[in-house]
Amino acid sequence: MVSTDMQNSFTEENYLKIIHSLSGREGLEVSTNALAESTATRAASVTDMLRKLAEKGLIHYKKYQGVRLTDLGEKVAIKVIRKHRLWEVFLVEKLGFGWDEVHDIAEELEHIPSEVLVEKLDAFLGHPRFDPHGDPIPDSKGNLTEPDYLILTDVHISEKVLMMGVLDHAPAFLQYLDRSNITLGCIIEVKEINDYDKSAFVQINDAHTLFISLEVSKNLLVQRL
Amino acid sequence: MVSTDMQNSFTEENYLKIIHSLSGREGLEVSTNALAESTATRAASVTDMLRKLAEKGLIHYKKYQGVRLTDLGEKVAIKVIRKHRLWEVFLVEKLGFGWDEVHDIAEELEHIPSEVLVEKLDAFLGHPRFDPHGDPIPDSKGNLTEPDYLILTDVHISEKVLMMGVLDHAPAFLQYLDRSNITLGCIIEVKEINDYDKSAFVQINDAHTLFISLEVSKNLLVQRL
DNA sequence: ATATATTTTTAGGGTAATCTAAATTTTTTA
DNA sequence: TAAAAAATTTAGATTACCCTAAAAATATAT
Repeated sequence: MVSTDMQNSFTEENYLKIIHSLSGREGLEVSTNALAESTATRAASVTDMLRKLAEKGLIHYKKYQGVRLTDLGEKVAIKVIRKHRLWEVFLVEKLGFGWDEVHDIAEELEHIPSEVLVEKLDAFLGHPRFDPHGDPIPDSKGNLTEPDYLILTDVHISEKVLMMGVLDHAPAFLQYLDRSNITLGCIIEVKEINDYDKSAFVQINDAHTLFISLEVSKNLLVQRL
Repeated sequence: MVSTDMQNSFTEENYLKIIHSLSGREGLEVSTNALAESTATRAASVTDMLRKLAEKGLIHYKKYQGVRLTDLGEKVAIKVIRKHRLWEVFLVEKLGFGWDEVHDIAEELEHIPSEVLVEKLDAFLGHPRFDPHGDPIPDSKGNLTEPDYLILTDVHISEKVLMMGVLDHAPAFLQYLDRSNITLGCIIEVKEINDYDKSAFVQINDAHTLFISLEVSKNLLVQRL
């Protein structure tokens, strides 16, 4: 069994988490530039860090070829994601933060190292399966099963779906959803779709109706009833 | 009004916290060597950091003269202490950690920057006034009033006192107290004191009795009933 | 009061993570 | 497929924090 207990820095953990998220379910190669954008650093800095992560056996890296996580890197990334999402649940459920307010704080809390802390936090929260944005929380063994949500753009007219999550976590978007009474678990019925710009007329919880742009539809994760 | 919102690093915050604790209630000068010992670094490194903290207006520093916190430095230190103690309450009261297990984790959590987080955590915990070791928690305005506890060595024979806190936070000491059923709030009656080594025979909660060494007595904070 | 011991500071470096600018490799396009 | 464009890497610095060794200041002791 390979040890996952080595110490990774705050910065290394962030790279791993971002590589995980950018490489998606299929584990595609992630480019240096994409990482530079996501880490808000310069490509040259990314190259330096990639060499380091490769030396530690956390990524597969060949010059000019992009990177993928190794199994070890994946484990570390998933641990960080688990911590991030559990802390988000804590902040929303226990401390009363809004779902638009918790990202930056969880970004800090996710790097607190204690394993036993994570497990006790998980138990305290009642082993939640999803975070406040609908993202699945990896279990303590590191199993992360992404539910196969639809995007609202894939829903046909007069279908009713359950709102399950968001792709964009930006506060401005989440606040817009709050103002529109679109919350996790609400029922969305697509009443009309405008052919020209794909904006839609939807009904929320069989009650109020509103227009939403394609940009909004693209960022709403839903499930058929 | 002077801003206290500038960003201080993890390391800077630790120095301020340690200076606060070493300079005591009277705000005595703290020596470079004492700081080197408490920060587990070399005296030369301490000198570097002291120059930096002085430039930021956080400490009063004259070469070879030792340091004191400025009002600003005191404010920052007290904020860190507030966070540390609130997180310790959370870890013990909500997550079920023992009082001997929480120090290192709180040492990390205390540097999470959000002010809102601290205030919401404080409210969630019910505005506790003391941490799990009996140390007072500064209020949101930064007022820290150290209660005037006695040390058990100052208690006379046949006096009954209330156990209020510990001076030594070492896990080994706290575990010894657990095994001896000495907990915050228990009643301690001094039955006998050995003239030679000042070890004492005490009764806990009017129930079981035990011998404790001077070393133990020196680290128990108590209050007359 | 002067020599000795201790404490503290300075000088000169090292590492992690970042940067800019230049060089190199890969990709795209004509 | 060769030239141009884009992406990536290398080279050389910078900042924060830490180090060792040596110098300087202060404290102690005879």
